[in-house]
Amino acid sequence: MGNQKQKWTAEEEGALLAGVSKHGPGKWKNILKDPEFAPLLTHRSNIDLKDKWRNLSVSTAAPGSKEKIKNIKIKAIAATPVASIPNSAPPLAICYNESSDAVLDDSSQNAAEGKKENAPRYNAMIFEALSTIKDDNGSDANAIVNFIEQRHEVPPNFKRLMSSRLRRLVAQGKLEKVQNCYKIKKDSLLGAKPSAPKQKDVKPQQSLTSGLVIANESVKDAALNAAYRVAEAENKSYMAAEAVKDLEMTLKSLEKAYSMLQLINEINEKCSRGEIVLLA
DNA sequence: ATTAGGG
DNA sequence: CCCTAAT
Repeated sequence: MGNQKQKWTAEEEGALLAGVSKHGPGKWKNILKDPEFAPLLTHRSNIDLKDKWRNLSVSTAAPGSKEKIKNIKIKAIAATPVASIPNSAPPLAICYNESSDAVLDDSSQNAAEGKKENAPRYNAMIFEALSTIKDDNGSDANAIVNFIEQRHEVPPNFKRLMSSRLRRLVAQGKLEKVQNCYKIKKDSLLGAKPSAPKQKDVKPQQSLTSGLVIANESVKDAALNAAYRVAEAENKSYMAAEAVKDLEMTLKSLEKAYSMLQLINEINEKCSRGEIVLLA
């Protein structure tokens, strides 16, 4: 069974992030010793942590150092009636730049010389906040922002940066959003391989998953949320610079929500006809 | 023994 | 990820 493809899992990444926020960057040995993270990072060396942190730093805080004009087809959104999202199925050609995961970090608000952290700091802060608060229901964005504000120095547009970051983490499956609250995603299904939940198999079976209802709610919520954000984006479209990054995510959300809707409709249809389906 | 940086 | 220099 070949190498475990020493690929970094979400759990490991989360542990690293949390560890860095607790011990500080560069204290790899401490993080590795910390009983909180040790179990998750058993197969990682201090050097591995360092390397991973470096990788995260560049991919999260340096999309294109050369101000590559981000040209998103805003027209696509502006021309798409919000009402068309829930029911009909217009071609909905979503297209955006090749910018994979542009995040737009600050990287220039270090007035305090006490901390020398620089990079994926925000993600780390989020994990720190969530793991410290430990609320079963999770914490809403405001609570998270509050927690971080009283513990770190933050820029004025921090709240906005945070909501963006939170959405992204949710999209990546690193966080889980219940209602308006965020939790650290447990997600330990069969060793947590990201390749597992990729294919949805709709096959006849004797068991009916109650997850269908949940899925339906999630999709509905996602669709409404996306729709809302589109409307919001339209109103704020004149704030191009600020809105661009949100539009990117809105587009992704739309794409996802839309495809999920299609799936749900398909399933719902079959269910209505008496067929029993199982979501794998 | 640990860390930072280049390969 | 591995290797190497520097602390």
